[in-house]
Amino acid sequence: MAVETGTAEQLIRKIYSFQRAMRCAHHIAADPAGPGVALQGVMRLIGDAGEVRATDLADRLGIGAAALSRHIADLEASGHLKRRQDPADGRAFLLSLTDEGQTSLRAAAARRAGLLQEMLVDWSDEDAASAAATMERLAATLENSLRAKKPGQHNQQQSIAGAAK
Amino acid sequence: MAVETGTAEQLIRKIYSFQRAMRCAHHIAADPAGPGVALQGVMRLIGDAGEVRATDLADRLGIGAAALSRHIADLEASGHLKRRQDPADGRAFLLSLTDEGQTSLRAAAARRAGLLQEMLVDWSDEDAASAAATMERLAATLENSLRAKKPGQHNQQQSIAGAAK
DNA sequence: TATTGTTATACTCTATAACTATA
DNA sequence: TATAGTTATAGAGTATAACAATA
Repeated sequence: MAVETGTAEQLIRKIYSFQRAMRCAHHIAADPAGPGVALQGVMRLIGDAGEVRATDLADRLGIGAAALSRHIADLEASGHLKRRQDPADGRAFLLSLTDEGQTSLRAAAARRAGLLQEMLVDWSDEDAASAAATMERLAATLENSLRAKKPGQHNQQQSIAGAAK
Repeated sequence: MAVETGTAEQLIRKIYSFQRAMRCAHHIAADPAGPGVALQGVMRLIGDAGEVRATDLADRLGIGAAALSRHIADLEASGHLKRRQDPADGRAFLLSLTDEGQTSLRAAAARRAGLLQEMLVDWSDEDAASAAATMERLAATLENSLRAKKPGQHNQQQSIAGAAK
């Protein structure tokens, strides 16, 4: 049976509350000297993928190629990222993390996990694992819906018109 | 029993994935003509609180008073928000939504809930309610931790704790 | 002196559009 | 012509700092 309107409304409200809390927590956890959230997000996805093309990366991040190009330039300049020509396509590059980038990424992940661990002092391990599963399922559901709505690559009108009910 | 490091690490990864998916979904759901996310967040909290002071609002939003001041000016100029002198404090204002603001807020909430409902077509109502509870619990845990870490400044916990239902 | 709110300025992140080089 | 990537410019959102008015 489908989700009721009231339940969906409640869920979206709680999501917004959670996101607000996350942003507040970020004030505490963020390292003013290190790379910002956007750059860390880029590094995280490259770390997951191993070696990716910029266009793929931009799609997964949900940002445009132009914005990503600046991030890549920054990360390359700071030594966190390296690129090489795609042997199969002279236009494209393959991106991967340098050793320094991997170290930085792991350190940031461990630091954030430690802070979260402290905050979840009253939680059981099962509760935390269950919350992670919920996040994963929600993310997968959203991604599937977005893919279904946006079949073409840079297809603008249909998806928007279809969504604007 | 505390949460293990690996579980916390997994949770934070899934949270980031979820937030990325939410941002991608926002591209589809956002109304380019209406107020942006920040303004909607301000309106949502005012709608919840009924009548609030700007400082309280900034605390709950996790932004500074300066940023909020601009948002308030925008929302007042667009007729979504009204303010009156706080009878108990000549420096402060009490903020509340206009009828137009309430209408706009409700319309935006209904629209987003409808989109979410469509996306959750394969979910049961119980699953969605459970996800909402998870979000709420996580948000509450983060807020509590932040209050504990930041005891100083103008942090009148009671008002926030009383409003966080 | 401390607090409320405002303005000025700068920074982060992203979008759009115009461009190049390759396919 | 279409795609990969870059650059330039603009916008949203927030922070910091200096300020005015009130407590």
